[in-house]
Amino acid sequence: MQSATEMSKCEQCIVRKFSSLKSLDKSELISISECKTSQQIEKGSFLFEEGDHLNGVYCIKSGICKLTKLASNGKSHIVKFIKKGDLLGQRSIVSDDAVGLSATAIETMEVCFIPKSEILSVFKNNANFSADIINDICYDLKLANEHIVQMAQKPVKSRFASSLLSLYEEFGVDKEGFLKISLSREEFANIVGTATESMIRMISDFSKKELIETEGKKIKLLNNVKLGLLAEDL
Amino acid sequence: MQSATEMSKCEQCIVRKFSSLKSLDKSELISISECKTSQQIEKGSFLFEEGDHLNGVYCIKSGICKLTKLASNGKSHIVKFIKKGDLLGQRSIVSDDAVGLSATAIETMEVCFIPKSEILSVFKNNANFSADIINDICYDLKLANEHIVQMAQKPVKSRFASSLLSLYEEFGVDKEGFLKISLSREEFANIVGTATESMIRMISDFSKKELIETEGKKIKLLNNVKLGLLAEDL
DNA sequence: TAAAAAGTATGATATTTGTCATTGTAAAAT
DNA sequence: ATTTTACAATGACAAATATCATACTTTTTA
Repeated sequence: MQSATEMSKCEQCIVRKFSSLKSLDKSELISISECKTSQQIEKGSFLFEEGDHLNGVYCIKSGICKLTKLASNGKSHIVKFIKKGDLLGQRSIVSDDAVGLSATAIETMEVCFIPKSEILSVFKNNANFSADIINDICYDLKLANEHIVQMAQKPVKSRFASSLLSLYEEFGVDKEGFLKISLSREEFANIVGTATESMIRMISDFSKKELIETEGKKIKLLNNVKLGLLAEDL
Repeated sequence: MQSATEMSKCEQCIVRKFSSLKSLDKSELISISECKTSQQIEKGSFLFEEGDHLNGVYCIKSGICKLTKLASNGKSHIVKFIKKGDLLGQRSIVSDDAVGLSATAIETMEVCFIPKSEILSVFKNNANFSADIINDICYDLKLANEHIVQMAQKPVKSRFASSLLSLYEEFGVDKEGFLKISLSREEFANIVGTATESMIRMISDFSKKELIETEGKKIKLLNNVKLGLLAEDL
């Protein structure tokens, strides 16, 4: 539970600016404020795991997590990243099914949890909110379909180039121009769907070709145009 | 427009039994009946194409279509099949964005088109309907995520075995045990994400190993257990 | 019904990608 | 401070998959 001062903060919360929660009115926000709980998730720990039953929706106030799925052969795949301003677990509003993905913090996160009962009553009374939720999920589905095609039809090099550009778009760069999100070679391999060794070689190769520059785990994109061409596999 | 006798048929229509439309009440169905239009789509022609703006939802009364996406390198990928009882174009209810996929009939289809305005008013007044729509889309998203992981992490053989089993589940078999849906080698290649020649070789190989039996385009699964193991890439 | 077109099959070969073994290197724990 | 432990790099090789050329079949079209 929250203190009274904290409770009132939903109205100003960053998450509202980006997510479907922008469609909520004052009274809806207040009732959500009163039943939400906050928690901090340390880097490396799970927000939830594949097979868990969620009973509400998470709002991400800060930090980043990866959504992963375990393949039957034991390999883990990174499907998507979730960051500040995103909602997570929308399906639990209308379904009691287990979640299909695990959410692991790759930077310490602050999240709020809004119980299903609360969000469901808003959902039923506010058609704009439900329309926004649908629109978000449809957009995710559209991206997922593009993702499928990319995985199925493009070689590993293209997929890596494309991932780099997406991370650039989604997370931006620091003062020195390095991607703000920093991942291990294994994590990159798990985004692209290749062996870790292949990813290591590809990173060396991209560096030699001056497409990127590395400093430990940090990566700077040097030629977005060429990376774009590579991503399209022309 | 429809004749009066045809108009009344929404209530008994097959699509209602399977889709989100099951949540509609009598008066909602009647008003939909009054504004829907029917059309027949010949095998091989488009219901819509990538980039089109839909202005409503399609109900599939009969036939099958494939949803495809063109990759930037010119290859086309089959993302999903749509059959009797399915809805298509749900996103257009809440968004004016262009569709991301093309829908091509692979068996002549009978479809009804319900204009956006009509379905939107139902959507706003019937929370069960909107919940059902969300649930459907979330389920599609879940499948799409599994699909991504499969494409990224599994070899072509596994993907093919898995596709065969999915088609078996989704469409069933005829009296002689052949899959009811029949596709060209190229189409199979475009499901799995491989070259047509590779698909042809793989089909020969699966036949030799008595996993399947072919007769022209028709395919019969002979050993679902082994196919399942292959699909899991163990 | 002949000719054209589309679909299927197969070999030879090149390219891509994965696996296994080994070494180096940086980070974390004691 | 040093010993583990995780991560990164590289070589050698094997396996998977794509490409190109060609031939054969079936279906469509004229």
